[in-house]
Amino acid sequence: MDNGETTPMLTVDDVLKLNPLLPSTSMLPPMATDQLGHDSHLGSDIDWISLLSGSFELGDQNPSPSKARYGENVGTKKKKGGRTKKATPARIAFHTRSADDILDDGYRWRKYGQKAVKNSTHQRSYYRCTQHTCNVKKQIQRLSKDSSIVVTTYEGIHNHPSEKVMESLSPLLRQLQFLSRI
DNA sequence: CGGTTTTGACCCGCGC
DNA sequence: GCGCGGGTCAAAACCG
Repeated sequence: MDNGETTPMLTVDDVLKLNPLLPSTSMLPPMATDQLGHDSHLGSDIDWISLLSGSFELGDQNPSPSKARYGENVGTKKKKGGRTKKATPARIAFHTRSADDILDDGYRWRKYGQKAVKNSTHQRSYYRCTQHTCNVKKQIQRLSKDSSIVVTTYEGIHNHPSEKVMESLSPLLRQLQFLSRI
């Protein structure tokens, strides 16, 4: 919450440029775009996006297999006395206006937790990408004041395309392969 | 029957 | 050192 920090504001286009694996606005759920009457310049349901932190490093997610438990934590974290940067993965927050908590962003998510946060009447849900090779996480919570607003925070970058993207892209890819053979 | 959600317990960092 | 707040685990329930 707060957000009083110096978080640079980005447009959707900026974020997409940074992260080509994110779903483009064109594949946002039509339902969401429909029920969003007002005219955001993109016509999507995204109110704003903010880059919370981040070193965008593709393909460098925590290689931690399944053995990474809490104590050992992710990546490299040993001492804290110094200025260990903690290698914070990229974090992006979306404010969306939707009646549905989960917006279909093309990826499949598995819920792994839910917690009540202080100063909020609603709970926060924690999701993880179902792809084993990809440990992108996201958390979702509604604003306590305006429960029609859903805050979705992505952490990390997918190291694989979503099934939906591939599905819509496969005809194109096939054609590309065919043409390249000529 | 396999994958997902639910839910309480557990763990960890941080402030006091 | 302790307690609180927040993030995660994991087992059982749930669902197609």
